[in-house]
Amino acid sequence: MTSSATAPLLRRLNAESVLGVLREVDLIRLTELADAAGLSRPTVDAVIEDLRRIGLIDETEDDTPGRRGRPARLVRLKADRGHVVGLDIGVHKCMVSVADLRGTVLATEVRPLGQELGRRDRLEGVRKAVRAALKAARVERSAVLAACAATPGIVDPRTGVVLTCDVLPEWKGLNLRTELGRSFGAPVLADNDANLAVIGERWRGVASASQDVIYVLAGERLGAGIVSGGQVFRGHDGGAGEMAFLSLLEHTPGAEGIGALASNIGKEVVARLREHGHELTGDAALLLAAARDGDVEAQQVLEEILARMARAVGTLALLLNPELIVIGGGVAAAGEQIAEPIRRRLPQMTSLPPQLEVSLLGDRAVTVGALRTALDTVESSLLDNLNA
Amino acid sequence: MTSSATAPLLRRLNAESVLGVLREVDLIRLTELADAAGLSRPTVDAVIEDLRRIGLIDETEDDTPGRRGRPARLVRLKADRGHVVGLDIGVHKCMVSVADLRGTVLATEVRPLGQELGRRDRLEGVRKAVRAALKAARVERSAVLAACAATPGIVDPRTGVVLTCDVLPEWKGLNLRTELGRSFGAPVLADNDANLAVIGERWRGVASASQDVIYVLAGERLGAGIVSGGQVFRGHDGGAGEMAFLSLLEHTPGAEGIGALASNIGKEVVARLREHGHELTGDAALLLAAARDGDVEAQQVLEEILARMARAVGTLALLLNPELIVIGGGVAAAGEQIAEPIRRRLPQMTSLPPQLEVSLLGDRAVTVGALRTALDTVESSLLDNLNA
DNA sequence: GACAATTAATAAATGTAGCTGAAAAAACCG
DNA sequence: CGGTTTTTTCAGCTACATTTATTAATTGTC
Repeated sequence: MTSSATAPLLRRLNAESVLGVLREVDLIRLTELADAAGLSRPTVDAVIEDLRRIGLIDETEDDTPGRRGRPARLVRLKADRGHVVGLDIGVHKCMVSVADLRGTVLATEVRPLGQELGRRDRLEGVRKAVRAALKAARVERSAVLAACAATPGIVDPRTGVVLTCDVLPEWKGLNLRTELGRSFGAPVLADNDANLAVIGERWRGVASASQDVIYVLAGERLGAGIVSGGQVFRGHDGGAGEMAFLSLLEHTPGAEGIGALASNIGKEVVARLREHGHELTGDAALLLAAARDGDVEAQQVLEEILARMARAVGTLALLLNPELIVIGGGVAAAGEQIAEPIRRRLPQMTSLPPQLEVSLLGDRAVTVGALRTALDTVESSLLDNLNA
Repeated sequence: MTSSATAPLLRRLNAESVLGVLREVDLIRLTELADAAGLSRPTVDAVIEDLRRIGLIDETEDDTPGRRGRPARLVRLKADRGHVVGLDIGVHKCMVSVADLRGTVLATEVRPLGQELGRRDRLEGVRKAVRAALKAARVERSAVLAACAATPGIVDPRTGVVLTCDVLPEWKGLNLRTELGRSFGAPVLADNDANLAVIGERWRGVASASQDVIYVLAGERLGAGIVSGGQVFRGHDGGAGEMAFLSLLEHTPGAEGIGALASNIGKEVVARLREHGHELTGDAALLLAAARDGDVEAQQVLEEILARMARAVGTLALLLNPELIVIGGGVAAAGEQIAEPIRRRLPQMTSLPPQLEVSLLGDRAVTVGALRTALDTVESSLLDNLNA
């Protein structure tokens, strides 16, 4: 067994950078590709030949009128060489997206799930959503090269086992990899939803420029996905970013997410609003709407809730010193109504306040991150077979 | 300009792994070296020749009696090819260590510094300590290949500028790199003290096996050095791990470190103890001694202080999910008297409680980490010149 | 329509670096 | 002194990437 760096490693590295360019563009001339990847022309030729052999390359000829000289070969990533599936398994619903190898989403299926569903029924719902999404995208099950599933709670990313999960019944101990593996003939990954959301938001969202980001997933629960130096911070068992600690801060056990806070602190106000005919689904959404409409009591309760949230966000900012904090999850739809009151309070809590933005992807951040993660493993395993 | 992976990269990588082995052993036969590094024999030969050319290798012959066969060439890292300096600039003192290229400490100089010293006087004290340490180690200034300085507060590791520092007067805005650069003809690095302490403890301390560690530097101040996946987590401006957030948790602004807590919460007890002839320097040390001697009031105050500290440590554990937390700094001398009460409380605060250990290196952790950091840059820049 | 200009692809030469396997070297042993 | 053992050294091969030169395929112009 040798751990040594041998020549094939070079080819592998250069293939990775070529692929990195191909992912971001469509058709490209080989010469441009060489410039973009920082490689010599012959090297790019060789890499393209490797990639073509494993079916990743579509090739045409340049027929742009008015171009003189020998017509260039044009290459593009053969996006339909295979597909990936991203899953977001939540309390009230699950969302499944199917994408091609460039990450273009072909179909998304959202399926409501009862909050109290047990393991078997919830998994059954997830599998149905997968079937529907694949059908809508016209993708055969056998064309799926990898899948990645998000779930609340702590997930061991090595094994795919849910170590702890308070919000989904009978969920603790579940091995998502093997359980969903039977739905696909391909590797299934699993990770915490906030971790995947931050990956998604960095890939195609508001955090693309930043190497040090925290994504705060604020819904019924509160969770954080932490990225430092471009790497996801998972902790030893995958438990980093769990924010049950708000209860430590506020001495109000159990009242963690903004939804829960709305139901607790705003109990009376919510009840009064409901009596007067407001019919929005969530307590938090109800409060937000009433506050926007000028209801003073609702505004006061909201201020209190946001002050608590700001303290949680401030603690993260102080302790981890990110460049950017992204607010996502259910409340992201409220936009600046949520962001501004938190942003305003940050300078009181840390000497180096980060930027604070609302998620661009909204509730799609999690599945987008799951797709990116699945794509990473697909590319990695395809490149492993370069010289086999 | 090419960003491509070319052949010299392989040599560089293999040289790094050979050097990694050489650092940990003394004399070694080339054959053993090849096995340990996972490289073929001829490759090791070539790498050793490269390293010999830049002066990193001492060579002798194997004259072990009773060994048959052709006598082996024995190589060792030429530790006195150059030296590094590690500095720990603190409130009450500064500590300067000089080490050779293997990291063997040749001399350590501790110099008391007045708490109220301004920038100029403090730097002057540091420079004097450096001179004394170099003299004691019999190392010429010109033989120093790199130095690394630790300071409380937030340091931008790219520039070496102290961005914030509450405890050292006139310290904010100081550029440690240029300021100390004049004392050496070599690159000077700077970082936060807790960050360097965790590096030290992972190199030669109690955390050597762990990839996910938090070092809690508990003295007058409280600071944390965070390592995830073997990498130091610094945050965007180097401010990660600042724990002024205890004031957020406890609503007692300013009372952050264990020393400060002892002076505040334990004010009356400390005063009584001082009257009765106890003469230990720090308030915390006094309390600890009295508690150990059976003073009930001291024990009660200590319990309260440790409960607060446990809550801070618990927050870190919950949020970052480390494998191991190391308690270091001034209070580490108290050992289990400190560790046990904190360890006992952890399971109440997180579902995945980490191990908790007391620092093995004590107050040397910071300088040891600074030495390791300086060594890293020395090795890196020497290897850059492999084929120049 | 021939020829120059342009652009891209291909081929050859050069250099680095890794590995395997065989041969040579330098000891010890009987 | 020859045999054994262990290590070193050398030769041959493969894999990559780079630079330079050559060839190919167009377009535009005189």
